[in-house]
Amino acid sequence: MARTVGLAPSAVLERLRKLEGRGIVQGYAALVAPRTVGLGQLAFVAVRVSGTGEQEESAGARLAAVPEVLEVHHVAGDDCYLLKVRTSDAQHLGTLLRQRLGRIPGVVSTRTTVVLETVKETVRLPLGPSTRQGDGSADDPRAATAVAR
Amino acid sequence: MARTVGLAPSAVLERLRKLEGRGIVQGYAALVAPRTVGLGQLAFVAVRVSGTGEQEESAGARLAAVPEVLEVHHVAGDDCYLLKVRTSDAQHLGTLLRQRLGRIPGVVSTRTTVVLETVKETVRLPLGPSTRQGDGSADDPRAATAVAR
DNA sequence: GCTGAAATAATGCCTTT
DNA sequence: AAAGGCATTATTTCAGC
Repeated sequence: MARTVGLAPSAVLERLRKLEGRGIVQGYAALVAPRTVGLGQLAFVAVRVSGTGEQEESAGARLAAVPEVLEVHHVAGDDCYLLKVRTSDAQHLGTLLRQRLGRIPGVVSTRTTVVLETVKETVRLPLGPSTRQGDGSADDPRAATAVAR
Repeated sequence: MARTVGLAPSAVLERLRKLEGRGIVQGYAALVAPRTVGLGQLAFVAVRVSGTGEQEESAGARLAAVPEVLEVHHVAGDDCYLLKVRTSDAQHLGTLLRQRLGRIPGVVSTRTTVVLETVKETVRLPLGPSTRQGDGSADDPRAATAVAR
């Protein structure tokens, strides 16, 4: 990284530690190709939840506790939650929907979108100048300035 | 990692290099909290594409070339592509949909699902024994055995 | 907030088990 | 497939500016 940005290694390390301290860098990960570890089936599942706000939150937490469920997003519109799910195959996906997700209290229905092929999938955020409109609306007031520094 | 798994550092390094060589570990990344860098708006966009298979592929590649588009999945069902998109805010999202995505040849319509709150978002794959059914159906025949070794 | 030197740790390569 | 030894190289710490 130091070579890439043309800075002394110690300076880069100091900046990284500060980014970690501010919660901007949340951690580090090895990126594993899902297919190669027997997780060839990707799907998005829209989950409709009934009941009060408290019951909905409880269902969200239960959905998030399932290992195959990589992402749980509370979305606007008819469906309460949108899930990103990885399984070995379609059969495993079906089992998961019926045996694990369908049995969570409050879950009324699920609508599954099967992924046939992934064209792009990255964790690299668009940090270029072209995408730098808006900003500053983050919850943490330090966040906006931290980018500019 | 060596301390975590209770193995000699040299052994762990050797295994990592082999995993990289087999394409199982594809790379390493620092995980950056999107909100803290002015990317507080997450959305999923279903894109309908017209035309022949060749034209569809071209549209997929153009969608993937947009930095704010983190993921492009070819999905079963009415909509051709499902996108994961990160922008600074709703305004930026609207601009992106009209000015960038809507102008790609072959794109007929877009249906956007706005994320209100993300409950869970991880890159950690479910590798536990409970999720180890199916397997072996990967394209690369080495992939299935690589896990078992 | 960056540099540079010194201490500390990781890596690549080898042999052995 | 993993451990251990060892030379090389990288990372981390720590003044100093």
